Amino acid sequence: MSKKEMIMEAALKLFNEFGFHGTPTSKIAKEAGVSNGTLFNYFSTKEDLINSLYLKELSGCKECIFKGFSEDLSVKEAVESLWTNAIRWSIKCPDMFKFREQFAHSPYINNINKEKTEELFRFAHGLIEKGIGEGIFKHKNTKLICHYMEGALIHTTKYILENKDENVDDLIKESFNMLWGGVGS
Amino acid sequence: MSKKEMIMEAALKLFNEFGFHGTPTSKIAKEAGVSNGTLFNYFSTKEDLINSLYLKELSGCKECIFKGFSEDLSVKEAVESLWTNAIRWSIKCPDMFKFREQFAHSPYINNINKEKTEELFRFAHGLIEKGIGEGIFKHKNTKLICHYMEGALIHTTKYILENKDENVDDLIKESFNMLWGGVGS
Amino acid sequence: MSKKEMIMEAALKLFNEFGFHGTPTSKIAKEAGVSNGTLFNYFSTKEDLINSLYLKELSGCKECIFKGFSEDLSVKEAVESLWTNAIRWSIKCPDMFKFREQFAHSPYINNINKEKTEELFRFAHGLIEKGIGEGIFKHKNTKLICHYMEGALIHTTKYILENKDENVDDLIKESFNMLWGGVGS
Amino acid sequence: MSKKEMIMEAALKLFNEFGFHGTPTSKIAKEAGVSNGTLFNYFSTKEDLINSLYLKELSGCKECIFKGFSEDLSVKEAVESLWTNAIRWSIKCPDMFKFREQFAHSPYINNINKEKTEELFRFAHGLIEKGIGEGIFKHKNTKLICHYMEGALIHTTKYILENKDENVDDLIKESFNMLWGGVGS
DNA sequence: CATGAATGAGCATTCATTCAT
DNA sequence: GATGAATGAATGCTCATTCAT
Repeated sequence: MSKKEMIMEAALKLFNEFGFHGTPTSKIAKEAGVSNGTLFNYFSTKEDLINSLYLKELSGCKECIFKGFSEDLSVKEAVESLWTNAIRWSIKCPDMFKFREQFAHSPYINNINKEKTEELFRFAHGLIEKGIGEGIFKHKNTKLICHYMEGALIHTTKYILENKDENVDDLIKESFNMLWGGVGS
Repeated sequence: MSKKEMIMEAALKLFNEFGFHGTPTSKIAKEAGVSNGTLFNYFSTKEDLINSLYLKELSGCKECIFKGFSEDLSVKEAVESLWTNAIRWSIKCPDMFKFREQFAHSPYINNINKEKTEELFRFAHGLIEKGIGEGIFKHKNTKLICHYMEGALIHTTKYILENKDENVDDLIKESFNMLWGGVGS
Repeated sequence: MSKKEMIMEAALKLFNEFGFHGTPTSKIAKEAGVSNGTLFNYFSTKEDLINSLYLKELSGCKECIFKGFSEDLSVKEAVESLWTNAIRWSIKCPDMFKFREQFAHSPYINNINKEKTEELFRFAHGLIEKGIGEGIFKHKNTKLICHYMEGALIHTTKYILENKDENVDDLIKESFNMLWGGVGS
Repeated sequence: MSKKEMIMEAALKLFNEFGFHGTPTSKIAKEAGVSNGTLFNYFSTKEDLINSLYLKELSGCKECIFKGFSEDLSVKEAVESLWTNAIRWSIKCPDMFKFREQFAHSPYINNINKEKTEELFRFAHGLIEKGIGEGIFKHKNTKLICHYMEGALIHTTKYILENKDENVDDLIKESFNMLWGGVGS
């Protein structure tokens, strides 16, 4: 593993454990087994490191979320695919999920990253508008549906992550039914 | 307003604007119009101040949420009351809502406060178990329903806070329908 | 002596001995007998400290240089007064003289300070122009005379500072004669 | 141009623009188009590089200053030659002039270089003593004359460098007259 | 109680220098 | 010789906290 990857891995672990503010760059370097200065050869600032982690997370997440997606899917199938893939990705990369939660509520998130995050949101938005057009949604407020869905998704994911002993497939299925029963028809 | 209240008010404002880490105690004191040392006469540490703010927020929130609640309400009525009151409270105290979001994702939250937060959760938990007992829920995983509901509630609230020009009553009604359509019957 | 003065005194001494770059703020604080943080209570940055020292120097210098000056003096008398006072001041405050030499050749000198320094220069400039108008100067290039005079003054001062055992009054007199013999008539 | 020369050229440029402290060796290497490590193949330390630049400057300067000098010249002619050649050299190599100003006021100047610089000073000293012996100087303090002259020379040069649009020959002539009018007879 | 000057541990970042390739 | 990644000591500055008045 390259030094850069070792630094990012160490940072991810420590940020999740102690928070951004509670993790000095010196500790990250030590955990990664490199010198303090080396960290700054790869990331110009601590903020740069944090944002790089986020971008890495985002690209991995997107790749996973759109897996198996096709224009041929019905809206319901597409939403279910989105819901399922998102949860599966978080189970695969729980550290990244936790990291993102911290990142999203930190001052480090900047406009560039907000914009990149919006892309995912816009995708969901488009799906729902399509569904509304087809008359398969009970409600018409696209944005409200999006936010409702996002919240439900994140907290459902948290629950599943904390209860991995339960049958994950069932939980995903069950939670999607809760969603669809409320918004779809 | 007492000095203590002035400090808490200033802290709430600044924490929401600049974050916990971005707000030195010196700035809080200045904003509150008291000396640097005075802050520490009322709060032993910065962490103590943050936790005190949270406890204040929690008690106000609980008071609001349980308003009009009675054992005589049906489960559906009780859940709707919970949902509606929670959103109404956030609209009344948006600073507190924002503060709690930051707090919940920070390292400041400690076990004592987690426990106190759980009380609210346990109340919802009890309600849902009662509903499951009555057979009015489609699903049986109480905790999953709780988490799903919590996420949906928080993000719905965020949406409403950012779109106050829309009809709040309608949004609350609509979002509750989404919830109930998915979980209830 | 106030803490602020103690810091400035220590800084002056160390800057002269080790240079700006060779003098960490921590050493200044230690030499002044205060904590590292205290230095930054009085000076927002190291640069601020350096500039404050310069401004202090400048005001002391000006006060000294204009002592005994009057509009009634002839140009020759005025220039001699300037020359003599400037050297006398440097003898009284040799640390400040040395400090200014370093400061003037450092990147710390900024436009504000350059402007303030110019005031002295403008005064000399005005004197010389007056003299040229009276026809008592051999040469007519005011600015050239100013620069020539400034250089001669500074280096003469350096020599006198390094040879305090010689008769200072004589050296001042002699050097002024060199100047006047060359430029005046 | 050899790598060593490229490094020295880059260093000269950057030192003049950003100062010694404001110019990391990495930037010098980049500007010179060589790798970071290569710089240290030619100069053991940054200080070594700075001193090497100075020595190069000094040898070029000396060569220029003694051009046309002969034992047959009268003292006045010799001093004028010195004065004129020194200014002409600075006009030809303004970067070197600027560099030397910074160098002379920095902690990098060491005893070896001070000694080498003294050679020039001793030459002037000898000339003036000869003149005093011949009775052609108004004053007898050789060292005072030397310092006075040095300061006048440097600052006159600065003026000329900043005002190249004026007639350089005239400025040199005029400034020498100021000098000689004051010290000679 | 109120003050605010003083403290000093702590941290992000820089940069001259080394050395394995 | 040339390279440039790696090093880690060094430093300016911050800020929660203390305490004498």
